[in-house]
Formats: sequence, structure tokens, C-alpha cells
Amino acid sequence: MNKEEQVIASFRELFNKLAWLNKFKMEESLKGYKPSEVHCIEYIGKLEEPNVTRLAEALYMTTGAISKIMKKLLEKGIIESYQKPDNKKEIYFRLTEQGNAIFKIHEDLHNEFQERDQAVFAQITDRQFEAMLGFIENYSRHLDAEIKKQGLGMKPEQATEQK
Amino acid sequence: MNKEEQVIASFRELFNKLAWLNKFKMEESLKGYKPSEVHCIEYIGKLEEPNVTRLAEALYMTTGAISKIMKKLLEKGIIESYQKPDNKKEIYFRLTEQGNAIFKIHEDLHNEFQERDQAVFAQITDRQFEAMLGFIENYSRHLDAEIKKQGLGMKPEQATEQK
DNA sequence: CTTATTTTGTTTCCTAGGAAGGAAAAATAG
DNA sequence: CTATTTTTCCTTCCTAGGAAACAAAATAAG
Repeated sequence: MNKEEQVIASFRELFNKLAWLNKFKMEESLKGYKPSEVHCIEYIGKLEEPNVTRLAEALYMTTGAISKIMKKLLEKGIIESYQKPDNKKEIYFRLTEQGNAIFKIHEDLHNEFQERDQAVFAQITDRQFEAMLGFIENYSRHLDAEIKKQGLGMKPEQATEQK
Repeated sequence: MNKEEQVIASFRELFNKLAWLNKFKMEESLKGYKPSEVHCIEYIGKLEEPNVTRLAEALYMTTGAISKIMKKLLEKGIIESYQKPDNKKEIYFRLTEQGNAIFKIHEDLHNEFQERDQAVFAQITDRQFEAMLGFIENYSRHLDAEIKKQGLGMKPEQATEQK
């Protein structure tokens, strides 16, 4: 296995492990709510005036998919929709009290994960930190150039988050 | 954004970009074959005496899902199945000539990707390389300990590959 | 050997989400 | 202003894949 494969493969493995562990704890704390729902709740709480379109962009999903999830969250009373008086097309969402409670649980969990892994990050040196970011930066630029070379202007899909 | 978030977020972004670019080229070269099919073909070509169970493990999918894909690949004449004379339960798969052709295209593409990115990896220093692997190793061990602490014995899911 | 347990593979049922089409509102062109 | 184009949202249709139930074969236990 060469350097390239080694770095990529072991990082992928690490990510998978992290995602799996966090997902596990997440499901434990937020039983009854599906990952996609929690994810939407998170972004409704974070974004400014979120609507279907904004959420779809932020979550790298289609507007159709988001539309369906919003419908469910509305039915469950987790979110509510509102419109601006001068616009009859765009529909915005905000969290209800119940939604905020879920948002809070999610946020706390996120912080808990950070604390849990803090030891690992505290012990990396600035040199290591710079080395990693430098590599990422290089590779990313290289890929951007390749993408440009291919004439592909679109944005890549985002993997599911794993907080 | 702290170190932890920065490293994780930028790596994730890099991975997404890489996956997106490669997927794009892959679909271009292997039009008519679905990603999951190509993925299965890859592993049927690589594994020793693959059967539904082995493939499911290797691809982190359920046996049910693999079973369905095998059915399709058989119908398309991309693979063929065989059994051992002394075992009437286990069913193994091998690539047909057509299957091998697809395997070859996939493999070539994989090599092409390596060459394309070789410049980036050639220029990382041994120090950088060690720093990254060291970090990954540390973090991975930390997570293993956490998983053990939780008493979760199972393996994490694997993300889809992106060669 | 006979019986119980485990392994292997298949099928059925169900859900998430993408693609595509369509309707209504808004923005732009003329 | 009216006509066209674009944006926003929703719905219908379809597919991939997981869960679970099951059958057949193999293995283990007695």
C-alpha cells in the first residue's frame, strides 16, 4: 500500500468509526427522531430564515426530499411555518418549543463529543496541525484544478454529517 | 472554529470533493452500470471465493441487498455462480468475460486517479506523512477506547468507496 | 444416529430519497 | 402594462437497500 492509499484509507476508516460511535450515542439520546429529522432540526435552528430551498442546499439534498421531511415535522409539531406579508411564495420554518428542546439535546451532545475527543486534539503539536492542514489544502487545490480542467462547474455532494 | 472542527471539517470536504470528482469520471467510463454493481464486480474480482456473505461483509451491506444485486448481475451475464461438489448450501461467484472487462476498466480508472494525484503525495515530506498517520492512529485508538467503554462491540459502517 | 443450533441465501415488506413533472408566485423582458 | 422566464414548492413515481421472516443445508450436541 502506497502513501496515498494509506492516508486516504486510514482517514476513511477513522471517519467511519467516529460517525458510527456518534450516531450510536445520538440515536440513544434522540430515540424516536430519525437522523434526517434531527439533521433538519439542527439546520432550521442554525440558519437564518430557512426555507425548503435553503435547507436543501445546506443539507445537500433535493428540495423534494426536504419538502417531505418538513411535512412530517409540521405534523409532529416540531416546527411551524410562516410567511412574510409581501411574499406568497416562499415559506419559512422555525422551531416550536418541542423543536427547540430537540435542538438543545443535539447541541449538548455535539459539545459532549468535542469534550470527549479533546484530549486527542490537545496533544497534537502546532507542527502536526499545520502539516495536516497544509496537506489538505494542497490536495484540495489540486482537485479544484482537476475539476476545472474537466470543465465540471458543479459542487460536490456532502457526506452525511457525523457530530 | 477550533482545531478539532477545522481538521475534521476540512478533511470531510476534501473527501467529498474527491469522491464527487471520481464518481463523475467513473460514471462516464462505466455508463450503464450502477455504482453498486461496479462495486460488487470489483470485490468479486478481488476476493477469494466470494459468496453473498463475504461480499456483504466486505461491502458493509446486508446479505439481502447483495443477494438482489447478484441476481441482477447473473441475469446480465456479468457474473456466474458455482458451487463446490461437497457443499450444496454455499454459492460462489466469479466474473464472466464481460465482467472481467468491467473490472479492468474500473481498475484502470483507479490507477488513473492515483497518477492524477501523485504529484500531491510525492511532495509531502516524511514528517508530514508521519504526523498525519500519527494523529489518525491516536484518534483511532481513542475512539476504540471510547467504544469499549460503551460496551459497543460492533464494527462501524463503511462509507461508500471513492476510487 | 438423532435432534438442536447455526449458517447461508432468498424473499417480502417497508422507508428514504432522487428524478421529473407541474402549479403558483415572482422576477424579468418587451 | 403584458408576456416570458425563473424560482419555489409540492407531488407522483421509482429504485436502492435495510429488517425481518423463512427455508435449506451444515454443524454441533446429546
